[in-house]
Amino acid sequence: MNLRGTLPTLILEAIEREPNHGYSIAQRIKKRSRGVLDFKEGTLYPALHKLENEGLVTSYEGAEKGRPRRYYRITEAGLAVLANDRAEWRKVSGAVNLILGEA
Amino acid sequence: MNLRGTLPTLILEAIEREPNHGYSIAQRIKKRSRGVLDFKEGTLYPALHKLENEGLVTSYEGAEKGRPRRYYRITEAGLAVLANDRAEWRKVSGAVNLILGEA
DNA sequence: ATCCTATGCATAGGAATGCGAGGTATTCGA
DNA sequence: TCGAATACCTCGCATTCCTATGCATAGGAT
Repeated sequence: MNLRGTLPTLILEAIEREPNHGYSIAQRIKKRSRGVLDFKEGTLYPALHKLENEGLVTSYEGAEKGRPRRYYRITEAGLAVLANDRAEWRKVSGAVNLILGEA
Repeated sequence: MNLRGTLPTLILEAIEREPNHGYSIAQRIKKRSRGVLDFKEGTLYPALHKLENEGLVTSYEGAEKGRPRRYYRITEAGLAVLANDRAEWRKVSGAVNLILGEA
């Protein structure tokens, strides 16, 4: 199960400190959420393309050994959006908690 | 702003103790979330109809003074789904918090 | 050697969710 | 008397996500 709308934020968080490539970003989200969050490839790649299109990330071809990978790096604009998204998440999830009980 | 997917749960919560009608349910969600959550009518009414269709709520015409209102009452099945949804919300929002920082 | 699994990227089709805009009608206070 | 709040409804659109599918490489098991 996934929370709709949180994926872009989770992607930005995954490359906040250093660039990473799609497949690894998905693994990271799954592991860090202890298996709860599990976005599929058909969701992840379009989301990455959209973020790039919006200028929140840039990408480059990782010429590593053999298999080609596309690495994504967060931009200044992306960092700003991430900060904003974090605040937004706290606000909205807090609001749901107000109603569903348990703070 | 709203969290996609949480509306059915919030509706069920709003009629957990006593029946209520659509317009009032929307007001209640907005007030209890301190204005953060604000689902529109074009979202709310179809959601109510869907819940009824699924047997999670039943409805009846409130023959109150003048204006006709449709009241919704939660069913046994609805109560079970609500309990499940609450647990699901805690699990998934907790997972997002694990990643976005702050527990 | 061959095959399965994991890695790695991508697109297409469809379902679900929510919003805005539009429509109808009543009630109540300024 | 007239506008705002109440109260219900539907349609079209955008966004988000999933499933399925396709392609290709690498590494381990048989």
